[in-house]
Amino acid sequence: MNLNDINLSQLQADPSETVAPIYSIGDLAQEFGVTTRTIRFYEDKGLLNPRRDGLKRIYDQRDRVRLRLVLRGKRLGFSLDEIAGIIDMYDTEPGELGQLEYMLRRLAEQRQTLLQQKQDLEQTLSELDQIEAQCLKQLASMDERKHQ
Amino acid sequence: MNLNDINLSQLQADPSETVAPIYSIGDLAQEFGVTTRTIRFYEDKGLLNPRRDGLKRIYDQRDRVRLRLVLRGKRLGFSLDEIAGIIDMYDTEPGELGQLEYMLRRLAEQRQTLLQQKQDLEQTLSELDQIEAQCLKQLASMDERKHQ
DNA sequence: TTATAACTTGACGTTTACGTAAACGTAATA
DNA sequence: TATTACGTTTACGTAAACGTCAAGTTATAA
Repeated sequence: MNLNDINLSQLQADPSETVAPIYSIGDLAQEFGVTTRTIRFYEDKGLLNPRRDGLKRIYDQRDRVRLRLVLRGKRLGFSLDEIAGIIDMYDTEPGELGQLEYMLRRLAEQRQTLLQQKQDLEQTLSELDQIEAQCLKQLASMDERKHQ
Repeated sequence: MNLNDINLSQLQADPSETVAPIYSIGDLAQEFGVTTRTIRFYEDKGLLNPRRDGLKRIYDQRDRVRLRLVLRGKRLGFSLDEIAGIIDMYDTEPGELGQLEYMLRRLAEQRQTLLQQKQDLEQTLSELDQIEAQCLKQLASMDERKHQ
């Protein structure tokens, strides 16, 4: 089932080398709770680039990390295009000076977005606290009347 | 232009009462940087409920706050449906006990989502820091070579 | 050998969140 | 009075992010 098992059952030339874990599309889908359609879609969008065994997609550790990044980006509400841009920063080796400066600008922008989100988040959390407090107060007063 | 101005220019019966500020759809659109189309769309979705002067929509302070909440929800990546659910909690007067318990459950769920987001956020921020450090290091080494 | 499970590539369908255009009403201004 | 600005409804268009068949391949289990 798991491609990893197949790999392990094959004879290794050098037993000192640990087998690099690999995954089928179904493995990843199950692990991350998404459909295979979703994973293929991400590939279409250039977010994933698994190698192939014939037609079959083979995912390694790096692909797995990328998928994790994509899903984290989604939880933060970013579009796949934005996520692509962010992931780009993770593994671009910036050679020239222009590239470097460009990346630093983008990093700053991204940070700004995230800090804004953090502020929104904390405000919302504190409002939830207030609402909850109201609810509990209400509950308490109902309880009181019951015991009268 | 601003409906508020019109209101102010009208004679007040009781000058001790401050005029409740009201806004046209254009006012809000400009203030929050969205199109009027967007605001009408939010109304279609039940997120806003301005009163009318004939056909024209009249927004008061409460509508304005709601719009602010909607936009904050969007920045956090929630769908309009989710946002509707959240805003519901803000202004529902929970009468019965069942309602209260239901709300407390929903509050807990919402908090969980937000806390997960917060974790994602902080992880991403710290990774951005690492990437930036790499960039700066790279920049420094380039600078060094220049000065050799 | 047949059936089952897991994979593949299309390709069309669906929902969300608006954009855009048409066609019209109203009110202040030149 | 004509223009301009701002508003209205109705309705079709669209990009994003998949869901959902269909139709075929490959490998293992019965």
